[in-house]
Amino acid sequence: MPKKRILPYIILGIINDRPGVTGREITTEFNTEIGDFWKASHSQIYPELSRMNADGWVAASTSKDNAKEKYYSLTDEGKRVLEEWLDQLVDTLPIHEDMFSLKMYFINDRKDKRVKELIDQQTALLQKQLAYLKQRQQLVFPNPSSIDAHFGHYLILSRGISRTEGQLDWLATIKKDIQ
Amino acid sequence: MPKKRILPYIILGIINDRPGVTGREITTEFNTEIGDFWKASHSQIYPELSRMNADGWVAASTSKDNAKEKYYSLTDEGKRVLEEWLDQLVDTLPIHEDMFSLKMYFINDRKDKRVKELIDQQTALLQKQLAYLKQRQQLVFPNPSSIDAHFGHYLILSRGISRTEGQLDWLATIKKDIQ
DNA sequence: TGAATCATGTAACCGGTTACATGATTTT
DNA sequence: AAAATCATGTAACCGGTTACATGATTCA
Repeated sequence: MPKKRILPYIILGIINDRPGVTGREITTEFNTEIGDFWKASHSQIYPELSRMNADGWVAASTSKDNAKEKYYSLTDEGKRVLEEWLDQLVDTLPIHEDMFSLKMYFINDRKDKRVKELIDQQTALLQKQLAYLKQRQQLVFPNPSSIDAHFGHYLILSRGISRTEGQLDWLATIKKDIQ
Repeated sequence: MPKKRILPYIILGIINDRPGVTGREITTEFNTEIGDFWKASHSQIYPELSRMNADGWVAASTSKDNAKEKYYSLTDEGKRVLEEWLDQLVDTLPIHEDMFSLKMYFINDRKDKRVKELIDQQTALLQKQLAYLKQRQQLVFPNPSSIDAHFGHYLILSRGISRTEGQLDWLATIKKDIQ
């Protein structure tokens, strides 16, 4: 049994939210909104769109304004497949492929100066990340009605903020312990 | 520039901690200790060990007791390479490839019943994970001296517990909001 | 009109997974 | 002696990345 593919479902979800998107716009979505929890490059997306088109999940149209652009929308079948995917419960937790943990794991001595270095660096990275996420929250969800329009997106963004704050708190507490 | 390989450094770290380990023992390490933040299967590890041996990072020896087993230790060069890797600061945060976020992201309606379903399922998974991590903490670090012997491992384990608790807290608060 | 970037596509490569395979050792 | 599992290895496949490539559109 081959490994379960996720990418096509993400693309279905994006097209569902923004009918008429182009492949390029889908690509940029992976560098902004979805980029926090999934990555995909254009060289992966274009062939995937072709495949989904061939499978009848999406329909492509063109315009006279721009010869190269293709505008994608979901077919009924595509909508069905997306809903079917969303209906399936998530039954496993992800692993955290994370360099900080990995390196820290192999440092045995409490007084190794790299313990402090790793903590400081990680703190700086997370502070930057936190500022970015908060700025995004203000930008994308300036008022209650924008929250209601994309509630799930709002949830996972606030979750990201909460998680980042939690990690910063943890780093702050252990920083006291190691001195 | 090809993507940076991590696996060989993890293997170096494992062998450094437990000189004389076999490939099989390294494999099991990925299912227990390191399994929380990195995965590797034996069919990846054995060729990697051969390569590292050919590169002079590790030395293999055999015993009369068991014809097939190979016991690995670090060469001076291997130790140097490991230290060099540990010295390099971590300058990027990982992304969280996570099905919960992904599906939630595409659910726009606050009242969609899948919001609650996803939250409940995620809560159950995290509770199980938390119990497992706490049990591991008790098992691996029963006393202060065991902490001092593997301080980094202790840190990332307690970080995992803190993160899991944080996520459970977050789930509990938003569960109130959606009703 | 030249430069930048928009927009899509292909090809080579690589890390990792699953499946296949084999013999040694230990347990029943 | 048979069964289980220990221990190592190989091969096929696949998802994803980087690099290569090309033409259209927009901007200066």
